Order: sequence, then C-alpha cells, then structure tokens
Amino acid sequence: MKDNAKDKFVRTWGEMASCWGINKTMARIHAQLIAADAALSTDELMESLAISRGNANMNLRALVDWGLIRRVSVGSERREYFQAEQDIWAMGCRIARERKKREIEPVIGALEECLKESGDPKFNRKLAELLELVRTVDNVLGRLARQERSAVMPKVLAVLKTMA
Amino acid sequence: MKDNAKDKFVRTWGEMASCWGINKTMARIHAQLIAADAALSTDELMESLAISRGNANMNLRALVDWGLIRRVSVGSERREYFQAEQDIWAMGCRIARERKKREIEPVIGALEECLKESGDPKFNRKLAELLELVRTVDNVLGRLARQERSAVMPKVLAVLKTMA
DNA sequence: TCATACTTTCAGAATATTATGAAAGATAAC
DNA sequence: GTTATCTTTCATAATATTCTGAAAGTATGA
Repeated sequence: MKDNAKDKFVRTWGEMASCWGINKTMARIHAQLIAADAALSTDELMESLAISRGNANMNLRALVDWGLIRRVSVGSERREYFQAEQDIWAMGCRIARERKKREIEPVIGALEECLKESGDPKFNRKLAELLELVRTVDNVLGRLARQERSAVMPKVLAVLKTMA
Repeated sequence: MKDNAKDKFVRTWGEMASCWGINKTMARIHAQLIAADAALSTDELMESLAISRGNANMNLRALVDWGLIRRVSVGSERREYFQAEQDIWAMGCRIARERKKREIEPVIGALEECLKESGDPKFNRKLAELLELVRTVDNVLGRLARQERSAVMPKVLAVLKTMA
C-alpha cells in the first residue's frame, strides 16, 4: 500500500494553491517537501509528481524565491536537494510577507495616486475608505510577518477573544 | 479630459483581482460600479469596459453571487441596473466570508481526512500544525465576516496594538 | 397573440498560463 | 584540458481560462 494520506495531502495542497497565490505544481512540490522526512532531489520530485525537468526547476526556483523551501547539500554529493521550511508558522509568516509585498503594497501605491488625481469628492471618500481597508490588511500582514515563531499563536488567540 | 482617476482605479482593481480570488473583468466591473454614483446597466458597462454581452452577464451574475453588487430597478424601466455595495467594510466582510466558504473550509475538511488516514506520527504532527494554522485563518475570517459594519475597525485597531 | 425589450446561454475563438524536453551552461574531478 | 554530472534556459506544445456574439429564452403590454 502506497502512502495514501501523503498523496491526498499533496493533492489537497495543490488544489488550495490559488488561495495562497501560487500555482498548482508549485504547491504540489511544496506539499511533497513538507511531507517528506528528508530533503529531496529534483529527480525524485520529477518522478513522484510526474513533471518535466524544466517545470520542476522553474517551480523550485519560485519556491526558494518565496522563502518556502531551501537548497541543501547532502553529504559530499554534487546534486542539490531541497527541503521545506519545517516550522509551519514560520511558513505562514513567509506567505503573509510575500503576499503583502507582491500584491498589497502595489495596490496601496496605485490607490494613493488615484486619490491624488481625482477631484470628485464623492469618489475621493470611497477611495479613502478603500485605502483604509487595504492599509489595514497590509498592516496586519506586516505585523504577522515580523513575529517570532512562538509569539504568533497567543496573540492571534487574544485577538479572537476580543472579537467574541 | 476624461476621468483619469476613475479609469486608473478600474485598472488597479482589475490588476488586484487575483488577490481577491476573482477574475480581472469581474474586478473591473466591480470597480466601475464602486466608482459610479448611480446604478449602471449592462449596456453601459459593456460600452465603458469594451466587453461583450455574454461576458458582462456572466461576471455580473458572479458578482451578485458573491454579494458584492445587487440588481436594482430604476423607475419603471424594464432594464436591470446594478449597484455596488456602498459600504466598503461590508464589502470586505463579504469577501472574507466567501473566501472562507469557497477556499478555506474545503481544505480543512481534506486535511482532517489526511490526518485520519495517516499512520506516520511525524507526518501527523505536521498535519496537525497545518490544521491549526488553517483553522486559525478560518476562525479569523469567520469572525470578521460576522461583524457589524462599524464594529470592525476598532477591533482590528485594538488587535494591532497588542502586536506591537 | 404578437411585437418589443431585454436577459441568458453556449459552442467556438481568442488569450493566457503552464509544461515539455532537448540543447546550452555550469561545475567538479581527473 | 576532457569527461561526467547536474542545472538552467527557452522555443514550442499542451492546457486552462476567459471572451464573443448570435441564437434562444423570458417577460411585458398593447
């Protein structure tokens, strides 16, 4: 019997990919690496996920870029291996940080420009409210991203209490 | 001079679409309706965004489905008009609620199944941590989605204080 | 009932995204 | 240097997503 639970996990993570803002194969590689006990090589990933070398390379690079996995050397081998960030909360922080940087910050800049250029007071009010909303999200993500590993959970729990 | 600020806003919102989990045209229609003072008809949107009737219809339906806009009648006219939710924070809550329902909840279910089926203790620990993370996000979104309009901001601000 | 005014559908077209794999580029050991 | 091993690139292919527009559907009222 193959390890169905891990396979199902890889599939699930792949389907949830769009939610994290990454593509499906990238998420499947990530999942495979999270589930693995040891670091895996490109060839191992190519085989287990049935993807081409180019595809594997591209997505591994993107994952490294996001800070979700890292390259590791194994012994004296020439080959590169990859390992997922093992601390799940740190992973969450990474995702928060990247999405803030890639998606939220540019929008704030653009909305600020709109606000500067618009002369219509009604529209300005709407823009200002939108900006407030987006800035708040930005702020929350920014603070999350800066947290130390163990500090996150208690704070989030405290927050939840205040929200009945 | 055309209203450049509004046009820029429509473009910006369209580009940020993937971040909200909706498609570009859907976001542009949404932006147009946010920026508009009055409700707009399908034909007005088709013209100003240069899109086909089918496309407009499809995306308007999706926006209604998300609860981001609603159909309104204007006077005794036969034609339907559309209007964006005017309260920006309510809009944010809607988005939170829909994404929770569409994306987070199914993942929680799937991860729970993985956990049930897996016999590997190491993997189980990782799954449990992931579940905790995803459930926390779910929890936060759920509470946000249930808030009354004016109640959201103070609470979020209070939260931010606790996070230094 | 028919004509009118509008909405919805959906097969096919257009576009955008992702994947392939062979070739070129590295790097290390000899 | 040369060979062997591994990585990266990129033109092309495959796939997935989104859009179009004409035809079919629906409601209204004369």
